[in-house]
Amino acid sequence: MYIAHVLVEHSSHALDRSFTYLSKKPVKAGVRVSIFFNHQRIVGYILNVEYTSKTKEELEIEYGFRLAYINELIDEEPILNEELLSLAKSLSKATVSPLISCLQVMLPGNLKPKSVKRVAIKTLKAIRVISDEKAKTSKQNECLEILRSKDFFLHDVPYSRALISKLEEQGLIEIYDQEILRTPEVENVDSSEVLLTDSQKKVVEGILATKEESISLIHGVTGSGKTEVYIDLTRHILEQGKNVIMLVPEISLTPMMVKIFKSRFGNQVAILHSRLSAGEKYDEYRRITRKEVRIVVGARSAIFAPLEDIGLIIMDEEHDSSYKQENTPRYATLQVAKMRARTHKCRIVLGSATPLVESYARAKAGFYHLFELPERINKKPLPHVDIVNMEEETKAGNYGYMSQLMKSRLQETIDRGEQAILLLNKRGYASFIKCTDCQEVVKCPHCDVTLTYHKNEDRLKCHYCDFSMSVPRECPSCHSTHLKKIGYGTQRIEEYIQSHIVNAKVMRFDYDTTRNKNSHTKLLKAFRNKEANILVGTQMIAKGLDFENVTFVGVLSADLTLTLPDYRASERTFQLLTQVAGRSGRGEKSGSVVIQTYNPDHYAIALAAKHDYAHFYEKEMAYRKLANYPPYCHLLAIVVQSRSDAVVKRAATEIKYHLVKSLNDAQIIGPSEAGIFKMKDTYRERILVKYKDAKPVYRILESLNDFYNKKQNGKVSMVCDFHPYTLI
DNA sequence: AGCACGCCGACT
DNA sequence: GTCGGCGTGCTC
Ligand SMILES: [Zn+2]
Ligand SMILES: [Zn+2]
Repeated sequence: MYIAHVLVEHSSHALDRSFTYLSKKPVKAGVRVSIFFNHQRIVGYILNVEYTSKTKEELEIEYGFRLAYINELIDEEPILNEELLSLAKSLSKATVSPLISCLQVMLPGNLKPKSVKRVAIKTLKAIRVISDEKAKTSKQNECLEILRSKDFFLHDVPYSRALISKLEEQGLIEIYDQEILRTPEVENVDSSEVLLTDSQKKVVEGILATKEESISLIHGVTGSGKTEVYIDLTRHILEQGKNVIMLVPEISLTPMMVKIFKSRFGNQVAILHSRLSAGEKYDEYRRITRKEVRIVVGARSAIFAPLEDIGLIIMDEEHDSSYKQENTPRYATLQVAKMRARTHKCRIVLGSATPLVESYARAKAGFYHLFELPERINKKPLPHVDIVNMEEETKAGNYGYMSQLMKSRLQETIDRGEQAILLLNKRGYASFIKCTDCQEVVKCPHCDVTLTYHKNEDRLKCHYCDFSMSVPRECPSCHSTHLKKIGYGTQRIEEYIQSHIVNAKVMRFDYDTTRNKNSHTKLLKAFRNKEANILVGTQMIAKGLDFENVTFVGVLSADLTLTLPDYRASERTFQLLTQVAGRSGRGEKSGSVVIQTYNPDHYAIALAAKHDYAHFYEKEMAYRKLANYPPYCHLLAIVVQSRSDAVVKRAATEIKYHLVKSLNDAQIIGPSEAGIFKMKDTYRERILVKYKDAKPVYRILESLNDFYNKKQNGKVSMVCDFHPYTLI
């Protein structure tokens, strides 16, 4: 008899321990099993196994509870290797999240220990010769010879199905299902080898000269050729017989880097990115476990790729928010990268035009090696940026979306036959329903948010839960029938442009126009083919677009990200403006940028316009020091949740009390209501812990987690978010 | 997480 | 007298 200690699939702290199951046949640790758990058939993961000579009844008396048998084995082999299992355990501790949730994020959909519909593993009938004997007829022997020469799929053997059947009957061949790995199609891009500039060479040599396990930061302006540096580094590491993980931000388009690496390194590359279907992801994952690839390119979760002998981990655009996972387990990718780098004794390279000030500070302090690429490869200057003070614009009587300068620049661009990109910020452009009598907006009954109007479905929807309703006839609070639609999404801007710019052909790039899977690509292709001359979009267009005919970028309002109640507000504004400005003048023609703002003197805006990271860094560091934010401390956000607002307030106060009592040199802020207090019918209070020493923080969290997440039986719960990227 | 069980109010 | 809504406990 075998005793298996099994983790159940539910990601809950109360169930974050193993349950004992029995098996008469030997079972392996590390495989998934189907089990009955509290009247439900669910999936479990075997943590470890022991042999016993005792019977079920004896064990039940010993343990004091009834035991159940494992229902069925799902896998033949462990789904994770030793390194990744121990990584999952460390991650679970570091993020204070259930171990099973860590196993689940690390694996592709098909291999997750979770009961969901699995995508089909694609197979084809293949033929294998299993005997050296001769067949009966000469025709059969002829066929047999051909089959011996190489592997065939049933459908491309140049003989009839009947003849194959005869061979099978004679026991000479066998027909079996062979797993076919789908390889995602990636557009080929020019990746011909380029000679590195002297400064690029210096960076590559410099990084290769650093000692193993060290971290390097490449600060390179847009167009400084970081990509070539990554490629050259990768080449060197491959030559040393080691493998490479290349991480890129998660964006709705296939990132350029994916295309470049795939074109350059071909089938040595596996891609793990959200643009892949579940089937493709699984197949790419299998190619990694089968050691068929040496490079993995992918977004955040690619840091968990089962690659062995890792010699280098690269994080491109290291400042990007997608490197932080915003649900359980809430991990920071760099944190995981460091764990893997330690086991593989490999280097980490971070790259960005606008590094996080924390990263830059660490580099300046000597914790990371700092490499600067201050010049563009083509020696062309960065686009010229003008800032327009919208306050003066309003004083002059212009209340429209666009300043005079914006309009004239846009018109000039179009008159020259070139293209422009206009960036709208997300908030403020959604439409909603408002009562003109009592001024109330229609809100979600489950969340503290305004419902947004979706034109194509003619319904109001909540962005935070799945609530939706048809447009009401009367106001929910005063029953007046005078309801008005406010805002028109990006459509209103489109109309404005049409009426102010001659020959404007506008294309909108937003949630409405890019909802189905390939519509982005189609839309962008159309824009590249000059079917439109103005591309209007939300922040989605700031990332990764590369059109050589775009010579003008307009930012309608730089203030929306700036005024967010978040310690990164300035930094994100600086990053966004730098990034979107980089879309202008990427080809031969030089570009320009206009930024509209009510805060023209704010350092994030003024310095982004001058492409001056160094001074931005100084200003931002001064603010971080004054307000005590990273890198001057570490952050932990604790969100306390409950269905009852009274319970949540009381629990949050209690938790704060415990934190204050046991953390002497940490600063505890709050509790205060989370940005959206009620969400999905649960009320949320937030406590912010600013600490230097992590040890005592983990110690107190362990007991708080024990009490609030395991014993309190669902009334309240708390979620820990270490190193939060945003506090909203 | 999600099912069973039990308690209580509403409705045949 | 019975149906079902929700709060509570528990899962090998
Ligand atoms: Zn809602
Ligand atoms: Zn009203």
